[in-house]
Amino acid sequence: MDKTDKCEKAEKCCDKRELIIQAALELVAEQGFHGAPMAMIAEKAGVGAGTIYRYFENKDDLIRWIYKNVEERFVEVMMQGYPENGAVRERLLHIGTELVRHLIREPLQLRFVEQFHNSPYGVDHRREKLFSEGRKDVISDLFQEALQQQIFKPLELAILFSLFFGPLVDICRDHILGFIKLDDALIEQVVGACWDALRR
Amino acid sequence: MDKTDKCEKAEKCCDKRELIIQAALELVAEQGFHGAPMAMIAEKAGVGAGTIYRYFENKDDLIRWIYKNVEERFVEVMMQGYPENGAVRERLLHIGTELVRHLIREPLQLRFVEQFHNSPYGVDHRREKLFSEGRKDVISDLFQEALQQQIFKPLELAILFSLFFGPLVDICRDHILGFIKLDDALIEQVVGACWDALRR
Amino acid sequence: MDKTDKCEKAEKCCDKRELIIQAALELVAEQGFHGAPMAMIAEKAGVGAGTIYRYFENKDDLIRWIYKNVEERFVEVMMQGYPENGAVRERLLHIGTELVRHLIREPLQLRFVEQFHNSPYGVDHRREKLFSEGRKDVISDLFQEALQQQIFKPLELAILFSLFFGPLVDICRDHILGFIKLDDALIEQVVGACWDALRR
Amino acid sequence: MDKTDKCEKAEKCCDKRELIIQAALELVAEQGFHGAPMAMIAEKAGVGAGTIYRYFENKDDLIRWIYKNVEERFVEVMMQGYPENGAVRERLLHIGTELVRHLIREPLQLRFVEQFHNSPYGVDHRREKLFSEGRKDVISDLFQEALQQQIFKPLELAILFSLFFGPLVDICRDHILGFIKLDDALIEQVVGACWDALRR
DNA sequence: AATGAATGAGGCTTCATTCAT
DNA sequence: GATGAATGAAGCCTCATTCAT
Repeated sequence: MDKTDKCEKAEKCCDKRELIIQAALELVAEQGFHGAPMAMIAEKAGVGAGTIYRYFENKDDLIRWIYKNVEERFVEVMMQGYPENGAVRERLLHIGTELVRHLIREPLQLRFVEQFHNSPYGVDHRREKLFSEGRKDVISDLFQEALQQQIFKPLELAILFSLFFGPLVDICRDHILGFIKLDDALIEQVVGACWDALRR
Repeated sequence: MDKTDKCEKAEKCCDKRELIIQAALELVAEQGFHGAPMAMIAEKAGVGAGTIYRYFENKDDLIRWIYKNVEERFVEVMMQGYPENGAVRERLLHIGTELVRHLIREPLQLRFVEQFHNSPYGVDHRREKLFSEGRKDVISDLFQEALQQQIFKPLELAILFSLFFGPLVDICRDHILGFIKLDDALIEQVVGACWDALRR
Repeated sequence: MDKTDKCEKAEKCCDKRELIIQAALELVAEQGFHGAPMAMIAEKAGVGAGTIYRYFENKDDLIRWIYKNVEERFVEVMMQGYPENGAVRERLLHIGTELVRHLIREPLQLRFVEQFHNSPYGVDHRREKLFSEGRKDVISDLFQEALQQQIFKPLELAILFSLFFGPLVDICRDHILGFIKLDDALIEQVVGACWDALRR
Repeated sequence: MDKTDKCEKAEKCCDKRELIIQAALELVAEQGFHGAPMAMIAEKAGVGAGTIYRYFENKDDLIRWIYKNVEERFVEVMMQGYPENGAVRERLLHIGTELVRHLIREPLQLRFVEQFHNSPYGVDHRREKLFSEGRKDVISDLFQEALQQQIFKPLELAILFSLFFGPLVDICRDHILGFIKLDDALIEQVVGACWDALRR
């Protein structure tokens, strides 16, 4: 009864879809796109090669779908426990801290996103997209607010984003690769440093 | 007069090699590795497919050679006019400013390096290498010096590097993609912001 | 009834593999390795180029597999109807006669083996291997026995093999090429002559 | 004055030609045709790649020329000291002995000939050619004579050749490959055994 | 005559995708 | 729906041969 309480008719269908996604995510994250042919994804997922095409139109579709989902997950995470009524600083530190925590908790997602950006798939998607949509709603608003209150240096949003998120992503990668070892205290320090870059 | 006094009749010989390098650099930068098959590189360079193999052992060799040279160029540029006797701040701002200027002057080089890092080629080369070797000699020394003088926050070198260089590379990409428009004044402001992230 | 009871619907599956093997065997036998590119093997077999790689890891694998099988067939043939309890002479004549009969019945197999031996593939496999393994079990034992009984000249096994099998292979080639026309009587004579070379 | 006393105007011309031939012979013998591209032959010969084409129309021409020469050398060797007035047996043993001695003295020549036979070049040339022309003149006559005197078994020439020369070539190969160690006494024994195969 | 840089056809292999079962 | 055998275009690389110097 373990399976059925997830969804009535989902047993096979959803299962397979998820298996495929997970297999693709892992392979791309660990080996890059060049190490993730469809046949290998199918094998790792434990499904037939043709089966993937029941769930995704083609490889592009699969990859973009995963990317979109991972991206959305990033936003979700940053919004979890978001102190809507806190000060600008508190809110921004929350976002930065939660992002870093998530990225080092889910290294495959970070690796996947990085693979995606520099690949045929990411040609048009470019970084700014990473922090777009759902996020811009809240996050952009936050940055705008900080600008209006003259808390931030008077720079374009894109630049402020780079100043804040750029180093955070970098240190996550360094952590994943074992060059540094992040803990809560250190994360707080780094996020604080990024804040220093922004503030007037 | 630099090129001509190397060889009178070298036009052909040196040209071919340079043509190949330039073609590969452009294709990889613009289309990624997937969009740069050897045949296309050869065509763009205006040489026969086999000719490339007179100058480079194989595709890996070609790509790594370009990477190495581009990397070296980065270091050269940052060291040009380096104020050896200036204050820590002055020296670091010089490095940041010159790097940004170079990257937006040579957008293909930046794009190439980014393609390289996230690809089978860059697996071992990892980002921190980007700022290694010749650079670590001088740049790491500079950071160490700033740490000892308690000018910088007490963080590991890798983190300090990310705080300083991460956003700079990001804004160059944004500039190249047309999201922002950097000029000397703006560059100075952003480099200054990165400095703020570092200092205690 | 040997083939059909293996698989009803195997026609396709087994067929493809067999078609590839047969095509490769023929091409290599008739044109040498230089005249047997994978594309041509595929075409002759009536399959796609990539299909070969479902059955064999690469060209080496295909070629070696055919070689191994042909070799095994040689041994099988020589052991068919082997008069275990016959005199040394009777047993040796059986082996020689059956080998010759088989080789001229399957000219492609002989030509293939010869192509194999003088090629990158056969570097390590050397001729003496041709008559090794399953054969050495029985055939080497036979030669040893003949030596002990002082029926043969006191020479090393390798030399005795050459004296006996060398001419047999040669005349098969001559037969295949049409220089001579072997029949049962003639085969018997030649095998007898080879016996004369061995005996004391 | 070392060079000039070979031939007046040959210094460069003949030298180069010989160097090319020697290089090709060695490479083919040691690595097979697949290990002897024209560029490598040129390098080993110490000449330019294009130079080969001044002396030989193309690769085929070069290879066939070498083959023909090596073949001629075989005949020469067998005819050296040939006891024209000796008994049939004496003459044949001379031929066999000298052939073996030569082949193990010049292993490259044997290896080359074997490479040649099983290769695009040797498709039409087949073994019987090996012992043709100049040789058939004398050697065939010898075999014919033995037939007429009813010394030999009443078999076709081609078969008699195989019985006699087949094992001899085989043991030379085995010697070169280190499987056996031939000396004068052993050579004599083996040639004697081959004689036994022929005689009535 | 000699060179060797340049060529491009052709070889081996991979992999996204289809389709008969 | 699910499968996985089959496909063939496309990628990387080699090498016999040519031709400007």
